[in-house]
Amino acid sequence: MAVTLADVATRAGVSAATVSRVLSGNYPVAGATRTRVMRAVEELQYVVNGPASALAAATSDLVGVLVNDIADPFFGIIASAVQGEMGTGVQGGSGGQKLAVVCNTGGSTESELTYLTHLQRQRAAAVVLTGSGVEDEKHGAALATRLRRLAAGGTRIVLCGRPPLAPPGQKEGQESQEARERGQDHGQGQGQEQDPERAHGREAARTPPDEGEPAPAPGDGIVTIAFDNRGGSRRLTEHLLSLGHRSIGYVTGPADRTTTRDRLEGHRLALRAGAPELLAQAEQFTVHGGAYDRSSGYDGALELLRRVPDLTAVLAANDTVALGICAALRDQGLRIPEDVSVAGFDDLPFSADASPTLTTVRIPLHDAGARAGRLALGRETPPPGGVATVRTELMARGSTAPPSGRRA
Amino acid sequence: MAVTLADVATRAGVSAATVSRVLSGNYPVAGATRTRVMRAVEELQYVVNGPASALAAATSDLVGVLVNDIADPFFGIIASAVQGEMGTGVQGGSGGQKLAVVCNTGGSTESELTYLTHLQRQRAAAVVLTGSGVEDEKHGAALATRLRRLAAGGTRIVLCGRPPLAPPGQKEGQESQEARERGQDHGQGQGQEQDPERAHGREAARTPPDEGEPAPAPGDGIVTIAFDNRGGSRRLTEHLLSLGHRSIGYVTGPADRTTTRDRLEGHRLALRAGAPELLAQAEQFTVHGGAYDRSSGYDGALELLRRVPDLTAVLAANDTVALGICAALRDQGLRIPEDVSVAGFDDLPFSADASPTLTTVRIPLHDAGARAGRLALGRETPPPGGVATVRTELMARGSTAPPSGRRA
DNA sequence: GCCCGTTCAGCAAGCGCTTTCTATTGGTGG
DNA sequence: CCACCAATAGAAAGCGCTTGCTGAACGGGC
Repeated sequence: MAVTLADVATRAGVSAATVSRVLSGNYPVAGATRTRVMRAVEELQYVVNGPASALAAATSDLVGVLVNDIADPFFGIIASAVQGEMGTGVQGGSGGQKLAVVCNTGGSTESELTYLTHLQRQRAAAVVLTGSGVEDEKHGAALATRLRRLAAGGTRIVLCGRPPLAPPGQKEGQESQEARERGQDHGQGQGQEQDPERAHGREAARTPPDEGEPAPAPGDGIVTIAFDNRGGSRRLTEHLLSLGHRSIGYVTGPADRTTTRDRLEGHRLALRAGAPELLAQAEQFTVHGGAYDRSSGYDGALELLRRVPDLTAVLAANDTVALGICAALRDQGLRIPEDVSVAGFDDLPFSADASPTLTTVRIPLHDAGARAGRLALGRETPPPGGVATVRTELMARGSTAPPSGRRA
Repeated sequence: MAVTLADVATRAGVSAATVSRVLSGNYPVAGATRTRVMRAVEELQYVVNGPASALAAATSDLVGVLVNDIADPFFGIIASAVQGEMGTGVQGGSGGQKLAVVCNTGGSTESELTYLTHLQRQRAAAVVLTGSGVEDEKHGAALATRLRRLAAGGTRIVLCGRPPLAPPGQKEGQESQEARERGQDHGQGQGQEQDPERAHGREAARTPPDEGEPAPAPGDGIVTIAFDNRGGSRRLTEHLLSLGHRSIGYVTGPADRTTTRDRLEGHRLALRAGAPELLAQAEQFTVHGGAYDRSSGYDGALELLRRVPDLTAVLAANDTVALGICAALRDQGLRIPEDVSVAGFDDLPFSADASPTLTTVRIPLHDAGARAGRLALGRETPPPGGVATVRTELMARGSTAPPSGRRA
């Protein structure tokens, strides 16, 4: 039905092997032959059969990108940065091109796992997990196990915007046993001896410098690009404190997310260091938002105002929430920043041109995503220890100012 | 290396064929056997090798979703609706589950084609193209050809939110021939007559009855879910006219996009019908925005104000642009809707809780996406003629009101 | 003039799974 | 009691591509 390699070979008057080699471009082929083959390919509009080639070569050109919310620019920016790295840095041949596919988990641990299964089934070349992870004991373990299995199978794993995986617990139950068994089988039967080259090639690629040791040091080869949420949040709160605020509300993100926790912790750290007297009532000043969305901010601000009428500043889990807060405050007749200061987190594009411009913490999402992409492709050497933390930067803008004292 | 079907078979004491059948569940297998196999699968943590099975079965479980801007909720909503349909309606077996992968074209025709190549290579089960297409003669032809080839190869094609493909020109031949035609087009310039074909195609699509010809009329199996942008836009303008506005600005979307054109056309149609005297200066009241984003609206509004100081209403290409317009107007000290009315398009979630709530035109994006997903899976019978147009609905809200007369 | 190193192309063996066709049952009706 | 059929399971032939190995042709050095 479809055009096959053999068809092209016939047309070009060569063998299928030669066509394959011309297309992958990793084998010497005489110029004339190459030209003839390319012409045949053109004429026949030949397109490689991905599954077949993936099967034969035991590689795939799929790279999965898991995001919590496809409609959130936070993820959109990361995802497109990752995609941007996929087609680059290769010669003419269509080889080397990867297909980045973004999978929308909707923040559900279940579909996260489902997608991983799909990607594993496709033998994806790499998987990039973005955004905050869910802090659930059970899920965390399941996820870690799964990721390590994937990594062991040759899929590169990159975490972007979430903390590194916890080291494998001592429990793991049957899983570990299974794994162990399988490992043994391999060693003896078809394992390393079967295709020492491939295995070796992979190792070499992963650890150019340090090798020699049998044990993969920080090991499993899972790379992490963490965001310094805590530090950024801390600096943000310090900024507010230094402006003179002492009545600072906080609307968090959804519970059980690493990002939510880290940002809140940073906030508390700043309080502890700069205004310990506020710590006692900290919980009173904290509203736990249900999501990283606008309405969460709107409702949170209202709740906060109810609890603390003389509020002079509100911190948000992220920029989107901050915008919701702004809306709520305005609806209550409060001016920003004269009556209440507001600050967000992430520095998404719209924050700079909101009115007033939003004070926030900038995360270099694009850079982080691009780096994640390169790591996923193995085009960049992993950071020492397998973990890199990207710096965050306070962007003090129009939405924060000293408390006017006019209220309260 | 990885666990294979054969491993499972050995462990379960059956043949590989049996395991395969148990997993795909489309063949009678004795209960006891099935149980044994399932247990072995569990114990070995077996995951099917996608490429191998795709190769053998000549099918794939990939469904591609092409979007113009992954960070825009418009696409996010459609994409997640499509994804939502993927895993549904199947029994226990992991069969039937498809993997919806979203590919971000960034609105570039080039990467649209690149992604299609990738998906063709993967032998994707279906491809859903969302959002406005680019109105470029050359690209349009290339795209149509490509899509038809894909469709011919068994990949289901669904267009969601863009007009149906132009019928295959009499050409289709070699590149050279297309090039020739292009040359002619250039020579003549680009008047309205430039794409008579498309216009005709649309007509035909709208009127399924007229057919009868042997030609595979709606044929190629490519299904379209079009949005009634023109009608919605027209109703929106009618709304403004009926409120008494006579000085109505319009900030368009990016040039050469079907959606941009259709919405503007709807607007002009309403003017022609309801206030023909305004048509003469229509171009004066129209600012051509560069993108469907906020800053495009902000800048557009400023420009409009410069040209037409006594503006009483502004229509935006979409909601995001409308928000930018609102920001600009506010920054100019104008109140909405007292001084100027503003309206958007799409009715994205944030529009309902903006302040003031935004008058807009609702497109059932979720429903449309879900339907596209079902069509892609072949779980819903295509509409007659292969084209369905989803209705749009005027949502009159707080951002529009009668002109106050206070200004101008 | 012979031998060997190069270069380039073909052969053929799989990759792991699906699926057709065939074999082995155990039951049934005549 | 035997031929026959339904129900299951297995054997084996690919699916289209990659790649190790073999082979042919050519050139240069001794």
